[in-house]
Amino acid sequence: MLTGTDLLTVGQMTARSGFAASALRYYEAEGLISASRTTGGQRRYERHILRRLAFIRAAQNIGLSLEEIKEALGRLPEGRTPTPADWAKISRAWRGRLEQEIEALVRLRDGLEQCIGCGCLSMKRCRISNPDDVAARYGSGAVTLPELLREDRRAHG
Amino acid sequence: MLTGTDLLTVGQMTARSGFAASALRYYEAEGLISASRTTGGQRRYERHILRRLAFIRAAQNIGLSLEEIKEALGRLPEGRTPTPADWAKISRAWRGRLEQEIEALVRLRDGLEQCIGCGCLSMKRCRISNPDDVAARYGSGAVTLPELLREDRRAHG
DNA sequence: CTGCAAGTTCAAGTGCACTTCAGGTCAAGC
DNA sequence: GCTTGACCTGAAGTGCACTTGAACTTGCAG
Repeated sequence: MLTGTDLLTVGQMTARSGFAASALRYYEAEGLISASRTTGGQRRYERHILRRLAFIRAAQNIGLSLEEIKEALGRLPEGRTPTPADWAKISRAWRGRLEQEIEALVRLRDGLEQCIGCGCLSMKRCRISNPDDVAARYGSGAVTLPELLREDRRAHG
Repeated sequence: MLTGTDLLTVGQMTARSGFAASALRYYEAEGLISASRTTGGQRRYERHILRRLAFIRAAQNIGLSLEEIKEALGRLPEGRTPTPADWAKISRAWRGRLEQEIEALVRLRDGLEQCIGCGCLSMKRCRISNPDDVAARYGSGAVTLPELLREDRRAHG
């Protein structure tokens, strides 16, 4: 174990962040995090990368894609270590997003009550199965909830 | 257009269900729906398959995987056309599911309020980025919301 | 100085839910 | 009978977010 320095090894990062080493490499390749290298080529992470990873995980839990997360991270100030206020600023937008997601689900639930009552599940009338209502409003074809929760709403494949 | 019979062509099904023909073929291959064939090998669907498709779409909107949907459809009575009551029975379980999803999101939102207040996003303390709280409870590694909403909670790939 | 856990790269694989493509066949209207 | 749009199959491709594997190198403890 590395001790005296403030740079963290991959192993330490996986232990502290819960992300697999392969995920860290992937995020680096995608430009979400960065790392310096030893002379031998091994990665060394600055401590503040942990906060970035916490942000990534939180954003994922809210349903953002890595693309969106990258974009959000890009709005952090360059040159200096982000302050708590910086983090708060870029995550503030999530609130509205979550509200929308919650509302969508509540609508689904209430529609479901109706459908269970009548057993209809009609293509034309049912609020939860109608492609023109919940699904097709957000794209074409089969739109699953996860995509419904994304800003980026293209159809699959 | 086919008219006098009660069997529907693929084209009619895509028009009425909103699913692409390729999706219908896929569902058939996966055993979610069935179709008879003309002597020439073309698919002909019975009208009640539309209801099955409505069910599939509704279940997708709630966040079920095709596997789960297939399992649910398997609980329909064999031999006779399902009644509204049959449909109601198998979709009743969705209510609890939706409630849970809503609750999870509300918890996320309220946690977010706290995090925005303090700007913390700490791996150890933050309620929305802590892997031991929202994410790791449901699996290992990076668990996104979509998976959080699935019953089947294995990690990716 | 050596041993070996921990690190490296790059390519390919995974799972889901489909879509797209190529190359051919069917069926309904004229 | 012919045309033409709808349909067929099987294989391969897509997008995301990673993981896995193979073959190799680093770096710290003893």
